[in-house]
Amino acid sequence: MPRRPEYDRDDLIARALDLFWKQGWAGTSLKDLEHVLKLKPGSFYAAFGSKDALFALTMDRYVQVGRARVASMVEELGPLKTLQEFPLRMISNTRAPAKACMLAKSVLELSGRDHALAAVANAHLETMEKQFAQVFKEAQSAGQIDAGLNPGALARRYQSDLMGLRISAEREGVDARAIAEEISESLSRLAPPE
Amino acid sequence: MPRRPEYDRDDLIARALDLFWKQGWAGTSLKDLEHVLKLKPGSFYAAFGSKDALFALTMDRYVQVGRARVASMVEELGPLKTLQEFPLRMISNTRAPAKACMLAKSVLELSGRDHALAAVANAHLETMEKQFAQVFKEAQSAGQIDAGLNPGALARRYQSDLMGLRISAEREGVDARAIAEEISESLSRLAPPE
DNA sequence: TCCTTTCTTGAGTGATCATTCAAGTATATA
DNA sequence: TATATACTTGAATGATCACTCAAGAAAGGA
Repeated sequence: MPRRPEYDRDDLIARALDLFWKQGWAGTSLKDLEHVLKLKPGSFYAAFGSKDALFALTMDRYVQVGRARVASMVEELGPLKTLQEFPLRMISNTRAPAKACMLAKSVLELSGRDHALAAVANAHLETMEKQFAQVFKEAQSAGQIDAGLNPGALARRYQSDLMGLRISAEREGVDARAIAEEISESLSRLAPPE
Repeated sequence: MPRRPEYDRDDLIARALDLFWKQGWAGTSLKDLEHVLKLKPGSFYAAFGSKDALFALTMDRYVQVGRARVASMVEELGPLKTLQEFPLRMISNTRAPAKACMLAKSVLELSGRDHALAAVANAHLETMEKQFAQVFKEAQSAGQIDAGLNPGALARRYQSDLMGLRISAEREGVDARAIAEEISESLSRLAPPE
């Protein structure tokens, strides 16, 4: 029987995610990856096939972690408080390699080059938007948000605001917290009429 | 006396802007530029010095054009209507090479690489934000917006919303017009109390 | 007409890009 | 212990990267 690999594949993907998230697709060279993953080219290609394939895996992981975070927040705080807290946590997460959304960065970088991975990033954003729509729906069921509003439209706007916020947070000298609080506050105004 | 160049420098910068805006900094090679500008390497470097120097010039032009557009809209529509119309015009401008803001794209692409031009893009965004703050101020003077609000804070939020909108517009399958209209509507709610 | 000045041309620079592959190494089973 | 089966190594691939530079061409002033 064969020799087993010396690495933990999930851990490699996690480390690659940090690199891609921070530096982008073009900005991350195979040399960078080899250095951070401590893999020689042969091992790298045996494990992942190509740089693009690994990039796709890191996006998968990014979405998976993001969805889990939202889900656990809903469990902890309930739907409305989750939506209100999420922007604030997002920009104050010092462990993340960047403030901006990796999927948004990827769409911007790759769609202009007509790269196939742009569509993948876009599909992931749709998945996240659907999760937000579900949370809005739950907030409506719980009587926290006016049931007359369209949860899909609310999620679309919410995600757009979030992307703007996170780009602002990536910039120097912008008070992103103030923006996050405004987004949070505007959700309070969606309460059902008494 | 010397021979004169065969090109119109401003026109070259405008064409380079379209390329950089669409494809980004790393995504635009010198070969791309030579092809679009119809310049051989020698002429290119004689004219602009480096790829980065030309990129900086295109950002200058981008800001200059953007500021002029806002100014002429204020003259045409007045301050409040300008702020309300601007998002809609932004995403329906079919002549632009991309929906997303070039400066936002540049900040995202370059700040992760610690490239000096990231700070330049950021400074340009600050300039645009100040112009928006000025328009908000004028809307307040005209009695269109509650004078008790902070124009700087309004501009900060407005720009953040605009960046989110324009990323959404860059994506496939997102109804950006609906988002633009919501941004526009939310400005109506800033009217002074009667 | 000649000369000075600048522009244009395009081959060539070394560096880096993603990727390949042959050779060597370790491990679990037979 | 022998063998089959991976995994690891690292030099090498051709392509492309931003950029340089020497040589030729054009145009105005003397």
